[in-house]
Amino acid sequence: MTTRVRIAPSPTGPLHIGTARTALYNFLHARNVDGTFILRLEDTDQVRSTVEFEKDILDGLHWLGLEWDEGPEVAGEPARGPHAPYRQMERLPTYAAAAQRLLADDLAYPCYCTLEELEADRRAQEAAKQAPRYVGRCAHLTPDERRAREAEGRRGALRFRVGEGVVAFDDVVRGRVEFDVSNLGGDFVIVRADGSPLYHFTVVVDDAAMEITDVIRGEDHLSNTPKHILLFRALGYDVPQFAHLPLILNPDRTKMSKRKSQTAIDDYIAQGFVKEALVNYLALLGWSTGTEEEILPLDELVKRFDIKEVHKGGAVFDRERLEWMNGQWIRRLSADDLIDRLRPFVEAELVAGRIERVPSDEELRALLPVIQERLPTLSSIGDLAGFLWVGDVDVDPAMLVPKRWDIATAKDAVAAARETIADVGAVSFEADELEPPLRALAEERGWKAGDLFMTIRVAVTGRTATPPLFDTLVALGRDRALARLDRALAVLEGA
RNA sequence: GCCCCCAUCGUCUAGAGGCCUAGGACGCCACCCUUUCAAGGUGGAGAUCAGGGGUUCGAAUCCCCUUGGGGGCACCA
Repeated sequence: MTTRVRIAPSPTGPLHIGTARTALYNFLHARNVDGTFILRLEDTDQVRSTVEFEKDILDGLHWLGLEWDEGPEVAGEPARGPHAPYRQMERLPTYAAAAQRLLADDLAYPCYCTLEELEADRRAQEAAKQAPRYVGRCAHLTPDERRAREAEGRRGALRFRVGEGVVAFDDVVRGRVEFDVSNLGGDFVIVRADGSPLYHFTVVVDDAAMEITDVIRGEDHLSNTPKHILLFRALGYDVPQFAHLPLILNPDRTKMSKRKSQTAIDDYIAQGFVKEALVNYLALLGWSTGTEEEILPLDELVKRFDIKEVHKGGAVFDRERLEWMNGQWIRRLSADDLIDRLRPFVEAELVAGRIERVPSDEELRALLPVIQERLPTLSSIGDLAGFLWVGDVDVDPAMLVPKRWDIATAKDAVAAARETIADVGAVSFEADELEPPLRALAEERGWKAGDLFMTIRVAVTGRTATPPLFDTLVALGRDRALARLDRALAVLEGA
């Protein structure tokens, strides 16, 4: 039998790091065993679900390169796969039929308890320091009693009878796990009073309908698994294999949350992380190849992935390590690819008013040799080279004067450098033609070359940390370099 | 409160009884390279393998207990 796995996000928020990691592990496993990767939207929480979030999630998974084999229709494209629809709100009749079967077999029953009654039960249990559970008030209503309540206009929610006994299963990552049914919290609701089905129910009906063989999900679902198994059995379905992944954690080791960490994939994209780095980093959060190699592309991860080697313990999300990995991947991108990916970030700089014009592809390409290894993220392009794409830069006179110098020396140096650079540029303007005369100038005046270079650097860029000076001067062009030196001199005069 | 899960450097991890006086990576600190910043290279600090009992000739690795941490217990997913 071919392996079928699924990722089943709820469109109640933007694509979360945890969902992306779960999707990735499902994808890696599916591709590793040549199985099928299915996407299903669990949108039964009509209050919180939105089409915007749905689009965000789909776009994010697509951006990461996690293509699904079966999934819902999106953006005019028809649904893929034999089990459509793949959006739960479009599968209501399926759940209704399953609910009807359970009701007919008395495996489920209508519950007329009001929310107030249930809330009161919970409070009483809490006061008595007992575990919250449904007390079973409606578990054994006679047909007459049910009719009486219906006649009062009360609508029953449907509760599933959990029965008693022990539910055990062999989790692929955790091994054998057992739960006593008495600890499940009593009979649980599978269909709301308004007729809409609930998660525990739809997930089982759909996993069965879509013939899911391996349910790979977060550890937060481990305690829910016995409920699901009971439902699979009650409905006469085969129980799939389960694999519960370790949670991704906040620095304080609680489940990663928006409150304490940056969780939206969107934000990582906006901050200039590349998909290769995110995928690579996430893959290694909770699993390792067993070797010391760690920079691995998606296809290589697929080859080496083994769901049985996934760790049991949660892993703290370490942004510093992600950033390092992002740098590793940026350095591995081809010139064309990097230029394409840089483009939106350069444009964002323009929109933000931090630069005044957008460089051409050729300008960016010429810069790549000196900026590629200096970009921790794509978004750092502005900080790194933005001074090239503005008319003038603000220069802090204090930064123009190296520690060993006084203002007079700095003025002298800027003026002399201006002449030297002008002389070089009169013929051509190349990095290796600029360096010798400027070094000679430093030597002649008894200046440390580094001091002279720093003064020039600040004069033409306004900053102390830049790509190599001579390449920077070339990128700026002779005229603009000279103009900025003139301006720096004026700044010093005024200081 | 009840149930379940987990436990190697600050963090991600290697380790499936002797190869471990515990290896790698991120971060940190030095040094090298160097016009700044990076990148790269070299080296260093950093874990009595949570603690305690067993089993064994021998345990980070197996068992038990304790402690600690986490997750779940909705007419949310």
